[in-house]
Amino acid sequence: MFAEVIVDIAAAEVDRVFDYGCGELDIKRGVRVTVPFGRMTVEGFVIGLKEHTDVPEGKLKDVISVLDARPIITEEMFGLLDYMVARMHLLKVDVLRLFIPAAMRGGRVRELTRQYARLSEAYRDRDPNEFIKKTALAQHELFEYLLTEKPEGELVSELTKVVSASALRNLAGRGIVEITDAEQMRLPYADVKAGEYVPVELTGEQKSAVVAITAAKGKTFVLHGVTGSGKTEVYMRCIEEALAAGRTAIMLVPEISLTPQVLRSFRSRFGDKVAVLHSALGQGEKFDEWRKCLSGEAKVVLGARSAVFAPLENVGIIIIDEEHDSSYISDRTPRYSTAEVAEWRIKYNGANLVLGSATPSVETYYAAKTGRYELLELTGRVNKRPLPEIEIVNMCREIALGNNSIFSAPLLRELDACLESGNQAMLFLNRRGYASFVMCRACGFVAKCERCDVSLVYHREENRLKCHYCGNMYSMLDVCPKCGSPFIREGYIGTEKVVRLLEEMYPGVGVLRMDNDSTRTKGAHARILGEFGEKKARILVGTQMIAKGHDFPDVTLVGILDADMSLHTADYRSVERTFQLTTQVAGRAGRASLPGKVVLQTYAPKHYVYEYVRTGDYKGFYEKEINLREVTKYPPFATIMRVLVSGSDDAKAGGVLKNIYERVVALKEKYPDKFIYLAYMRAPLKKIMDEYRMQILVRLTVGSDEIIDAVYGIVDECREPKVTSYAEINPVKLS
DNA sequence: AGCACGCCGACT
DNA sequence: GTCGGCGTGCTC
Repeated sequence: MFAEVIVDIAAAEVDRVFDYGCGELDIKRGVRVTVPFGRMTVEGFVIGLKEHTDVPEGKLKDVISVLDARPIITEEMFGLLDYMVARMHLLKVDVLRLFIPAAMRGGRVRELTRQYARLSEAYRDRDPNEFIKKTALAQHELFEYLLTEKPEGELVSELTKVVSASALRNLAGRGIVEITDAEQMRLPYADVKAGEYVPVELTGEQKSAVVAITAAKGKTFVLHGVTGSGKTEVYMRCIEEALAAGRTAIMLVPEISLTPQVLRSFRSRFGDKVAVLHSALGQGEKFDEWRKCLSGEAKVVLGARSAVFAPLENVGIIIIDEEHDSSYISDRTPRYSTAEVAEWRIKYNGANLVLGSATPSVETYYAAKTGRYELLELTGRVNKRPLPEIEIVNMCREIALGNNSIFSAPLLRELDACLESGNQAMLFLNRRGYASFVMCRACGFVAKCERCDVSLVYHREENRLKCHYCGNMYSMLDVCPKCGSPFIREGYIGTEKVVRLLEEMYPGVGVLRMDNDSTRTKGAHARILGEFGEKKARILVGTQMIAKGHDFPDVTLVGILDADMSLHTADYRSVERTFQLTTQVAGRAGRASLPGKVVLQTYAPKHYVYEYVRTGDYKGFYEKEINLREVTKYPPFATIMRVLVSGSDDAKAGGVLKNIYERVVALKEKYPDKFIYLAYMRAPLKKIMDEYRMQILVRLTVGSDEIIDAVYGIVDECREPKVTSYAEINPVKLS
């Protein structure tokens, strides 16, 4: 027998099948093996077995060892592998790595075994006085404890906390107590206890959504409903139905910090059938949760993006909550879209996919409107609470009135009122740090990163300048390095400065900050949210992190300090992103019995997006946006392809770019009707980490798969050493 | 990705 | 004379 092996080395040159002899080893498709490779020994994935090989005798080597007792890649995942390699142009090894916990590679994680103690059968029903001396009180106590309290046995480490360790050693040595090794599963979120499950009555809309989803097979649904419309209840009923039919379920959330609150209700419904999978778990925890899926012990998986690869058999439903969220698209290699993977899996299993959102992405909603997906709407709010009132504040007018601070008069008025009445406020600003840049007033010099083409951000806590791309730190300037002037001006205000300003204005109310900087350490996320929830602070300042699904019943005011930030990014999704982000942030106001108020500050109050945000009119926004996309020929009416070329040698990278470009031009001449747009240019971020970046932008008519494949091929053929290049479809960000 | 082979510049 | 730079090529 010969094994077809993909070696665990992430390089295009070796991302192909290598044949190995099996020797006497029992090798199955889907296990990992170690193999000799060149002069080294590497791990590899067995993706097939065969009776015959074309590899000449002299070259062929044998598998050294088998790493898994049973296959860890299921037949379904092999199908998905082929699909992802073909459709997303990924390396096989990169896809295979997605399928297993990272720590399994290189044997960095293994089963946890613990010692258990229990009374031996032979002694269980006997009088302990027959074999334990009257004076050995600790031994009597231990015997009694195991007999009455722990008839099934107990962990040795737990047991020695309550009884004498030497007594245990004595009884174990005489065979009265048996000590056995047993595997112990590591359980993440052990402190998240199941709440009481109180069944609730579904509304008519919820009921028909559940019925439609449950009755379907291989279908994708868009569940559109505002915050509080009861989407979660629909998800849970659908999962219940899937389980009742003997199938399994995957539920994805956009943000890891949202898992505890969802897990609580999942555990109360589905008990220990739930597994959690996301990148923030410990290596051992992740390994154990993943194995629970593979073994069939877990039936429901809750997790972030990567959980879409959970090795469950017979998946009946996949749910992607907050479907529009950008975290569902992987932004580094291997680049994949979670929804695309989920769609493949539900087609394979004859299952269903639910894409839920209050603000579905324009492309998703279009697919629902045109019949490719099925649209389900939840129009009512379950608790009948009105949406918060949204006030649009014209910041240009504030400046004209002499107020050039970041807080408008209406916002301060509302903030005063909110704090006065004992409630809480959330302020949103999508810019971290203290000041976005520092600039010399005399000559206009702006401090920039040496390795990247971006200005440095001032962080006051560290009194340093930070590059947000490479993380490099620089000391703060006293004088301008160019002209020596001591007059340095600070640029746009960031979260750090907002906190300081608020602390000065409202001493003693408590201001918390939640952004990438303040949540770097493990558990910081939960700590900040916990403190705010306990009202230890009355104001929470944060970046988009605070926008996602955290409910605080006493928040009556939400301030959006600079709504335009996402509006000014130069890509076709900027308006859509602004609508989604501001709507989502606004939804944090007035969750419980208290009415909410939102103050949205903008320098473009006339922009149509804010009127739709104010009235909560998703459909109006969608109609406007979809017309724009159709006229301007952007997705879903076109496919965007971007080829990014980068390298430390500007000229060399430029040469590669030119080569690719010329061949794409030739392709365009051959298929002119497929191309809407083609151009090359430097990337908006010209340099990151000393690597010069340039790109080719292509827009193709829908259904140009063969052109996409051809461009992928061109990129591969134009590879040169020291220059990296890749192509991506409908990129999320174009920086 | 590694690791060796192989052909041109400054040193014990 | 040799040590060592990293360009090129191969791995079943």
